[in-house]
Amino acid sequence: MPELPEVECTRKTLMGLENLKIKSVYLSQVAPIKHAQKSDILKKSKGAQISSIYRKAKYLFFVLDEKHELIIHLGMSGKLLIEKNEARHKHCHLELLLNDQSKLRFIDPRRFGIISFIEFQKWPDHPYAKNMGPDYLERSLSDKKFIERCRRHPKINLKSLCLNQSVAAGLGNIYACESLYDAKLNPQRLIQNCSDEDLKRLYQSAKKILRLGIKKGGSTLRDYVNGQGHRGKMKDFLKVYDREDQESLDKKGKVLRFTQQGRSTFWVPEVQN
DNA sequence: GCGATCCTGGCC
DNA sequence: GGCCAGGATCGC
Repeated sequence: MPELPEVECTRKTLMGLENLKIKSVYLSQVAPIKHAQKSDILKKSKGAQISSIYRKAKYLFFVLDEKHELIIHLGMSGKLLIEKNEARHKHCHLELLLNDQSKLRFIDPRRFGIISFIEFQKWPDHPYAKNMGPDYLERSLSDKKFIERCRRHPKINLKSLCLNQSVAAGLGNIYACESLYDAKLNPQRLIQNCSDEDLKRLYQSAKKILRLGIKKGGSTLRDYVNGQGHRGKMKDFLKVYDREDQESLDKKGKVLRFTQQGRSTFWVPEVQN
C-alpha cells in the first residue's frame, strides 16, 4: 500500500504523539515482529516516552527515551491510526496506549508489514538496513551518486531499478510508473542501455513525483489513510497508474499495462523510449 | 536476475 | 472460484 509519500504523510500526522508516554503495549498473537523479541518490545516500551518520530524511506522510527527505537514498516496493507474510543480492529497487531488516553494502532490485514525494535541509533546494524540505499529525498544523494549506484546493476531494467530499494529507497509501484513516465523512459530498457543523462532524468523525476505525492497527502487507491484517518488526494494527479486502456491524465497517449517481475507496469509507449 | 512466497480481502 | 493488490525476502 504505502510508498514514501504515504509513509511521510503518516509521520506528519503522528507528530503530536511526541513527548507522550506509553502506558501500556498490546501485541497480537500473529504480530509481524522481525528481528526482535515480543517480550523485549513489551518490557522496554512500557513506561517510555516517545522522544521523537522520524522516517527513512518507507520505515518509521519511534525513538523511546533515546534508549530504544520501535520500527514500523507498513508493507502492503498496513496503516497507523490514532484512535480513542473505537473498538480494536480485527487485524490490529500493535497498540500503544498513551498517557493522553489516545491509542496508536498498527493495523495490517496481510501482515506484510514489519514491527521491529532496536537499541537507540543501531539501525545501521539492522539486517533490513543493509539492503536499503539512500532515501530519494535525502540531501546527501546527488545525480552523480545515483548514477553510480545504478551502474552497479547493468543487466536489470528500469522498472526493476525503481523498485530495488538498495539502489535508492522510497519508490513503490505507483511512483515507479509515474516517475518513468515523467522521465519519458521505457520501463523495459536495461540500465546498460541508458545514458547518464537518462538516469539523471529518472532521479529528478522521482524526486519531483514523490514531493508532489507528499504535497497531495499521498495516494489513496483503495484504503490508504494517514494517522488521523484522512485519505490522500494524489490519485487525482496520477498520469498513468491504474489507467489501463484510458488516455494518460495529460492526454499524451493511451496507457498500456503489462506485467514485469510479477507487478503491473502502466506506461505510454509513444511517450516512453 | 527471476519467480515463488508470505497473507487477507475485494471484485468480477 | 480465480485474479488482483500500494512490498520485500528468499531460494534457485
